[in-house]
Amino acid sequence: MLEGKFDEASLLKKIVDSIKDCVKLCNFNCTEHGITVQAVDDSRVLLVSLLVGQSAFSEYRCDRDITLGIDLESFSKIIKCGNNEDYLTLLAEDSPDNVMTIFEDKKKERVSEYSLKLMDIDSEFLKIDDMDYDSVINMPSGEFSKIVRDLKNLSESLNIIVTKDSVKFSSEGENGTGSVVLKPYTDMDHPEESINVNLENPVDLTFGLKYLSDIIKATSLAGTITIKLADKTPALFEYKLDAGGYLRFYLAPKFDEDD
Amino acid sequence: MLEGKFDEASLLKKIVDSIKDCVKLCNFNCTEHGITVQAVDDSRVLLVSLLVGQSAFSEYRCDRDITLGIDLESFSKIIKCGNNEDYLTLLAEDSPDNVMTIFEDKKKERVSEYSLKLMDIDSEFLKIDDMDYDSVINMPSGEFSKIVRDLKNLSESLNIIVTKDSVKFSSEGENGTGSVVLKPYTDMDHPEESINVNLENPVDLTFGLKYLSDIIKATSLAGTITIKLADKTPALFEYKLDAGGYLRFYLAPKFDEDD
DNA sequence: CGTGGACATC
DNA sequence: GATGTCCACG
Repeated sequence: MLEGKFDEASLLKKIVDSIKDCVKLCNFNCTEHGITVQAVDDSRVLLVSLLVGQSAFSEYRCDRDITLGIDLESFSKIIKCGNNEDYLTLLAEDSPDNVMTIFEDKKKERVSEYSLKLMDIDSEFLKIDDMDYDSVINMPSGEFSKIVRDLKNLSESLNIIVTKDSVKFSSEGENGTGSVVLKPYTDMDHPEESINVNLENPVDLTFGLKYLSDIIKATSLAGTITIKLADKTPALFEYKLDAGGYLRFYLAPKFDEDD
Repeated sequence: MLEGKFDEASLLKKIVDSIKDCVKLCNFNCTEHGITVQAVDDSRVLLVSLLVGQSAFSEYRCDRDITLGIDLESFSKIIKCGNNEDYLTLLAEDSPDNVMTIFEDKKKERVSEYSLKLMDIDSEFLKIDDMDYDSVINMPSGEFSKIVRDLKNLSESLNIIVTKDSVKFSSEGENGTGSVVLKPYTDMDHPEESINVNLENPVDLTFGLKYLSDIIKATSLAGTITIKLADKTPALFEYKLDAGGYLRFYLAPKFDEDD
């Protein structure tokens, strides 16, 4: 039996909204440690990996592993039925046909329950190894979001060049080119505003802006994004959940024609 | 001669917007006590009953009874020509071909006049008797609106069960089910947030969400909705106008096949 | 944070 | 034309 209670429905809402535009169906794998999701986007390019740790719940209990095959669009509609600050509880039996979502108003005695029919969803669970990256960037998630939104107007690709003392995002299109250069910067008063670059080796990589646009939908989940880059390796874009857990996106860079 | 002046054009705008989606044509019956409208929606299922009391006007005069046959879509377009906070005056002769709508800006000396051609509209005026209901619910109109919008995602019918200490709204569809349970609740500081249930007899009734969706368009007219229910009897959904009057909707419950 | 209006989309 | 989403306001 699974019983997971969020102190604020808005957390689950943000999580689901962050991935539902690129993943339609996915399995929620519930274990005693929390809930994980692994899925590829519909074009099978972007890999999404979510962990909602046990600590992100105000109450959590999962006696044995349970898989919930969820249609995220329907689930999203259900989540919108609660208010952001309601308690939200997920309930499922050990071999469930349905998952129950329960909202409780913190003041009034209002309780809403929604049952969602589950689906059988095929999916291999990939073991993703921790690895060493050439460059690791930490920056405000909103700033990364704006860069992606701005440069998307110019072309379909975003080039990221990390050197010892700067990160350059740039895009070249028919109508013009654009670039944003960031220097590492530490804001004592507002640490979340800091830009941190950890450089093992310089990198020069290009990504599809279509996928980056999906990634930045998670911006509201965390004030900071961590971008880990290495040559010819899927990049990792990570949003850490304050309450415990993460939403990670893996995206392979575009390769030059001669590779 | 009719001369009715609203202190705020927005009041008439809200009223017309509240009913124009389900009623295309209707008679405005003007008497010395104010203006009443009675109409059925286009599918002849929902009965709409409006009273704009004399007190809702800042100035009101109606020497003898006048009937204004109005096309609400055209009228709505005219009303949108004023600003919300303008004075709005309705003018009509005793046997009018037209009704005049006059907007006056409160500060500027701007006056706009629009004349709308009237129509001959057949309609029996039903005498609706006050009656005793089994259950009477008072709740925030916005909360009722949200319940209808949320449960409409699931199916076409809304079931309402009122018992001694709770009101349960529920809906069952193919992809899942949903329910909202409210307990009576008194908010001293914000009385409009209170939920009040007056129970003579428990009820268990089902309504078409299509019609309820039309009803909740009146939400902005009043902070509170009163729902009066009785077995095998049209339910009454009432929005009271602060300034005096009401907008009432009568909707018959769905009957079980075996009735 | 919730509400209402405006805009863009289907 | 109607709906859903976004943004600004209270």
